[in-house]
Amino acid sequence: MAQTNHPVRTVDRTLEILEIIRELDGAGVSEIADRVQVGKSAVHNHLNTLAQREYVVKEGDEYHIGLAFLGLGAYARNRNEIYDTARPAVDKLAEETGELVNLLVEKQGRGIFLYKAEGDQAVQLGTYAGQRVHLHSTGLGKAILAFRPREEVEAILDEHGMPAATDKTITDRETFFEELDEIREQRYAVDREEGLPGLRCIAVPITDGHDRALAAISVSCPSQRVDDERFFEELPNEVLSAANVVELEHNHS
Amino acid sequence: MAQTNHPVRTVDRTLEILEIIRELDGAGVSEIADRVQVGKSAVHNHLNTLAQREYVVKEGDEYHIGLAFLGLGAYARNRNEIYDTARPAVDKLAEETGELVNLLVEKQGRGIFLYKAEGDQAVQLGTYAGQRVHLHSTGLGKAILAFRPREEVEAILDEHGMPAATDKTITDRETFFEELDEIREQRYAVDREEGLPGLRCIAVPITDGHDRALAAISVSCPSQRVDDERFFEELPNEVLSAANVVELEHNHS
DNA sequence: TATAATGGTTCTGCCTGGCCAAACGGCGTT
DNA sequence: AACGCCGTTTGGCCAGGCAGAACCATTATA
Repeated sequence: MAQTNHPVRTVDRTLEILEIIRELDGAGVSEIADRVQVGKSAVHNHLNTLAQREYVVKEGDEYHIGLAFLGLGAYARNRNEIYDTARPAVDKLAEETGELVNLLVEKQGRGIFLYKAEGDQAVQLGTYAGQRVHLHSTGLGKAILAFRPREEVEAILDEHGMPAATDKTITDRETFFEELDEIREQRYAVDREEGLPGLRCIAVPITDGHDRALAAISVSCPSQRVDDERFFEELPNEVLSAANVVELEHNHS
Repeated sequence: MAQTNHPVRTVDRTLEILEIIRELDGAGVSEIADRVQVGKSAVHNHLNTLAQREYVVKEGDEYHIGLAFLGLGAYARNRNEIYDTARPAVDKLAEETGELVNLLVEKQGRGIFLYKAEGDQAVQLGTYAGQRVHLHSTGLGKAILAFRPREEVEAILDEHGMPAATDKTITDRETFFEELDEIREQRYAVDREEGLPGLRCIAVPITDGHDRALAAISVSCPSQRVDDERFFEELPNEVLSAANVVELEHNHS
């Protein structure tokens, strides 16, 4: 997307305010005004306008994100048909493995978590639905990129770069493409603490009828608790078969 | 909430635009401009500003709600601690009954659906997470209001009125309070096609330690398919015990 | 093909309305 | 009782949002 020529600054400000409120987990007028670099009265007016429609709510002396966004958010998620078909499979996989299972889609060259399910031993990460991540530094992202044409992948890397998330993140382009080749061959990706230290995961793409990835699902587990045999021998098959179910269902209906 | 004195019109316009896009399930600039009563260029600027941050996305020649809202929406939902504790119970209830199960909270005198789960025979309604409804015309709302002080209920009815949703909706205030008395006694509410024609439901409040309702869960089923015995004799107990589990867990942690 | 119609994008200048600063009022603290 | 901190209100200035028209791109019609 090229630069906007005439951005509506007021809208930008509103969005910034909302993001700040979420970051701070609730905030007061002055606090927000400081960060946004606009006067208190302006912030106050924004908040009141949003509050009118319950996009924010005032609780005591601080403002919070309102449930009105749930309508838009849930709607946006449901527009990805993959969500509906994948959800049961993700839940099931979480229950069976006992671990953390995630569903990710690619939008504008970045990954967005659509859904997660936690098994009873699942690690508690800070991941949340709607979170955006780089594709190259997660198993999920690699699984998706492996099933995209090379030029598309190049374009994405050009745009977003390959910043290191941990010291194991692949930051060299050639190495990365070799990795993708391997993923394509075995049809699943392994994330060896490339996204978060101490966390490994197995990710499998969900493709359309033409071997193009639409999304990916993964199982994440702490390197310590899960030994290599379970991780490298058993998990891949479980994730693969879950993804397979989703693919079949998705490409039929 | 009193009227805002200095609403930020630009923000209002943005919100209107977003709501229109959702309503129309995707829309073009001209289409939106018509409805919002502003020029095409203004709408265009708004959309571009939103697109910059992926709050909207352009797909072909129409704009759609973007996944950036999922972050805010999911966050807003998770701020209600009841969501986390109730979700498993709602899922389980849906599976056991095979019907549609909903979770509703009260905000500013109206009901907001937080979550739904569908059993394998569940009716397909247009309800979605984030949807706002009147409290007096749904079983869920009645269940909540029954466990609120009378003056609070009066205030809510004053503010929002008692519009009829179907010909069975209770629109008389005295009758309504009698209904609430009965609900309080049996601890569950029955919705006899008061919210939607042909749809009945059993709703049970989730209360805090002081008998004040925080939320409610319900099972909805078509009047035809489910006979009176199952509906009046069996369902209430199933919903009651599910709600009970949630209450216990919620009031402990 | 030509031509028209439709819808998205760009541009310009007017004037609204969003913002700042300052003042006010409510609360809690010293 | 005076101070300090915050949210809210007010007034006035001028940035910036909007309308309108011109400009493209694409599809429909003949």
